[in-house]
Amino acid sequence: MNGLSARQKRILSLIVHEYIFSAEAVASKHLVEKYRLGMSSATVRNEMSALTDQGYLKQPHTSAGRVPTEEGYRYFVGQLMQDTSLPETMRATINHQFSQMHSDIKQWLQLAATVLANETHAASLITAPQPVEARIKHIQLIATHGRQALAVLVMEGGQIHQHILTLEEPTSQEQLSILSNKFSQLFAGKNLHNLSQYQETFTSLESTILAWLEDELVRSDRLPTGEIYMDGITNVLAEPEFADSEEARRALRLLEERSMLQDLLAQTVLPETIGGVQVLIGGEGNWNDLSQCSIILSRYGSPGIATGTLGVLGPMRMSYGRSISMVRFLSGILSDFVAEQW
Amino acid sequence: MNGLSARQKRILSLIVHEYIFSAEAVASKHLVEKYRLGMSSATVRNEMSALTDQGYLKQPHTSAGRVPTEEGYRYFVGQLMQDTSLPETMRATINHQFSQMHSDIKQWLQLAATVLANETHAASLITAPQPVEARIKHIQLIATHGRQALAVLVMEGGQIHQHILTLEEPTSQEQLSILSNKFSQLFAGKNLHNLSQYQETFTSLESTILAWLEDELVRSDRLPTGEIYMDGITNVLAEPEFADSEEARRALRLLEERSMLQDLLAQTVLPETIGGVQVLIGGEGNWNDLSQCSIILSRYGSPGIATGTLGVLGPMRMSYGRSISMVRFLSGILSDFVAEQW
DNA sequence: TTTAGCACTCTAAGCATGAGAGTGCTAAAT
DNA sequence: ATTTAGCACTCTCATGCTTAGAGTGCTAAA
Repeated sequence: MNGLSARQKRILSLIVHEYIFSAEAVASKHLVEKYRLGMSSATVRNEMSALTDQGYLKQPHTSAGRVPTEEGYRYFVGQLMQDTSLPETMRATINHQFSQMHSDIKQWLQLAATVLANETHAASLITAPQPVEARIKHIQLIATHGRQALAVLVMEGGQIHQHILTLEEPTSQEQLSILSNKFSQLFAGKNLHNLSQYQETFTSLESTILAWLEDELVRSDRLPTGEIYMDGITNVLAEPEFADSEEARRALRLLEERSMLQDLLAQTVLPETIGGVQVLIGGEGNWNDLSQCSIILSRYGSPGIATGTLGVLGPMRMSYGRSISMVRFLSGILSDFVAEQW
Repeated sequence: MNGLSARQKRILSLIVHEYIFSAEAVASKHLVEKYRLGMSSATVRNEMSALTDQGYLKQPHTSAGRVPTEEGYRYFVGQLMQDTSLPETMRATINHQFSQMHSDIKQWLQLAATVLANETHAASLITAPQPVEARIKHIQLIATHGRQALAVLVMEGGQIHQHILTLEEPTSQEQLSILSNKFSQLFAGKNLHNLSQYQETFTSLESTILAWLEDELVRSDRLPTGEIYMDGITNVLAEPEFADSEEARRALRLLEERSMLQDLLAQTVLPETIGGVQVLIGGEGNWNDLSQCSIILSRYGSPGIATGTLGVLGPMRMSYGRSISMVRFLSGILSDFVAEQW
């Protein structure tokens, strides 16, 4: 039952804001006074109670104020937050900084990392743009059992990707072989990023395969193998939720363990649109170490040519509006750079 | 009065070891039992008392064991520590890791950072080798007042270095001008690292200038402008002295603030010998943020061609023997790489 | 010179206490 | 049917007290 009343939305939003601001559980009375809500604290308390029942708020202990849950943050980010764009003066300042730079990708990435970290008060992370070089050499489909088929994708570089597909209906090996040939001829040597442009002319069986193909290609060029630029690690340490350095350690491990980072970037289905920003709140159940953190990610670059990822890592109690616009803005700047210089 | 008796040295050494191992103040009784010293705890207490008077030990509070002071660590590193070399198997393992690598400097540096961090359980830091390109364009000496003269060094790139020299005797501007010309002609276009090879033929006045020149040149190519490779930041967070993340933050700031790092590398007079290892204990009075840390540094590369710096940052309670040999060993590996590949 | 023995000091942990913060609930007010 | 005032209830946090234990420093004997 997701029907939050307008007032509940307002209160949830204020609580998120206030908690992000103060890092302390927010009390009904405090809210009424600070924001001059035209109602009594008891009313607010009732609403808070409802929001707690719905899983958007929680209490650290019985006699404390409320704190947003992960769900609360998600609702806030997804439904309540208005898309704050950066003030023009800030855009100008940042653009100016980049314009005063040599056209050296390393320097741009470093500057971007620094700006991102400073403006979001979080840790920033940028992977250098990776040229997309994966070209398809051959595609082979093998019937295995019932509606299952093994799809093998051989790349020109020799890498192999394979995947079990579940087809809509049982299909014979002959049919699959024909399909294999068709796909191989169609895509051999291609380095495709928007395979879906062919979509319409395909049967649904073909589309299934196509979807997988696309997935693999996107995935393969998402793994960062090159340099990673970071800044603002100490920003994270300054946050009260990381006063215990053990907690901080868990969060920062992401930035040091490449395998973990690869995992994250690989499993995170980033929207293909360059510039699309993705928000991961509280590890999303998959990453225990990140249970206190949020991550905001975006790809940048030119699709099919070279792309990289940039993002920030901060406490869950992070200023989402600002961080998201910042990530989006810098993603744009770096994309422009790649488009021009590549 | 630095005359420590052999027994005092032994005890100091054991205390340092034990404290590094346990991170807890070490008690006289504990020492006697664990190391089967053939004496009573009272005797050890007396010696400890003496060592405390001399400034090598301190007590966190009246009824606690002893902990080494910064002086204590220095004495240990300088006088007591035997130069532990790495076990042959470890050298082999590490060499093997590098040998399996492409001859790509970036990958080597990254690997070196990782190995260094893992083996020392501290944060590692490596600056990419910087080609030494500073060439002298012009040298000008200007008499100012009494025995003072202002020396200005103009580099081909346009950078200017200046310094007030104190000469052994008052010298007229004419003489200085003559000298200026001589030096300018002698060194113009040169990119000198071992100016002292000319030493013998010079007067002492000239030598003074020469010494400064050398200093500037060495200093100028010590500033890291290129990439910096790090690893093991979370190792530092695992140490109990950094359980309070504020303390950790102070330490790690060094790794993020380039200006601070430049400061450190510039002010630290590194021995010219490549491979020489320098140990900074507790910030040495100059860096407050590092008051809980120690740093072990070494330059690597080919003098006059390209050099970089590598080091580890850890708690003062760090395993010096191991860290120093590790730094020295990796310094050697990277130096060999630079010598071969440059 | 070393050591046994003991008094002394300081920390860390446990426990009780009280103030304060904030809620939940009930009954009255709108 | 909401909203609100009022109050009881709960939980935390800070404070102070007490005790056990660790480790030293000192003294006097070996």
